[in-house]
Amino acid sequence: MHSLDSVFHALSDPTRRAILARLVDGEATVDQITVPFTMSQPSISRHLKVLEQAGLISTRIDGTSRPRRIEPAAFTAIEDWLERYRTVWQANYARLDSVLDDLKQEDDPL
Amino acid sequence: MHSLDSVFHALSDPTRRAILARLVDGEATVDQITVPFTMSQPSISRHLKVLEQAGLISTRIDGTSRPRRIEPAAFTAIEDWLERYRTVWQANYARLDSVLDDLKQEDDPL
DNA sequence: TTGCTATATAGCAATATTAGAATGCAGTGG
DNA sequence: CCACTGCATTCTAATATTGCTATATAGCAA
Repeated sequence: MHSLDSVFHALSDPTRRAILARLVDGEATVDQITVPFTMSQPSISRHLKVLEQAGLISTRIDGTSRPRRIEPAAFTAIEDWLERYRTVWQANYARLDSVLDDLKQEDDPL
Repeated sequence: MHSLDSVFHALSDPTRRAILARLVDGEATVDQITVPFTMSQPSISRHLKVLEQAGLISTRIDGTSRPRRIEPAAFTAIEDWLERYRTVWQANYARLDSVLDDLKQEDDPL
């Protein structure tokens, strides 16, 4: 379904990230989302489609309106991916520590 | 600087994510990175350039070789961005709880 | 039905991305 | 200096993305 490819691609656009930021405050329809943007409604619609296909948002149909909301699962997928790299920068800090230790030994040799 | 635009765009390509996964094991040169891929060295070079411009990796020059390594800062930038949405899905769970509470009250009214 | 509102889709032009092949270039060893 | 190695850059073609305008569709209300 929503691959990391599509998730990251969806997030690479500032308009789409702004849409997500808007949806933090709760559901919103295309028209509501469009207001603050200097962009046409059809363009916002397509951005929403990209976000939805990435699994970052979902649509609820309510009569003629289609409120969008944030879909947490995609975000946790990113977290899971990031998790692998957390060890890397923790290892980096460890390496930094040992470098500092080495410097200390140079400054203050036995 | 490395914008979220460029960071997320860099991550949207599976080859580039695979390169990052490779670099978890430590520094590697273009040739070393190229080996497992069915892709030309120039293509890998350009992927590395994209990763570097996004701030996800950095290059160290050692004679004629240029070992790349993971740069943690860009990853923490993603974490910081994600942070805002953590509240959303925690809030979501909270909302789910209250819905469940409501259902409970319906099932078992005072 | 008629018309209004909310939203999606199609068509088009501009721009960006990506790949391979060919080429350039800098550093190293003889 | 010359050749070789490691890597980057240029060129070109294929494909994708993005924006707009215009148009279609679907629900609702009179």
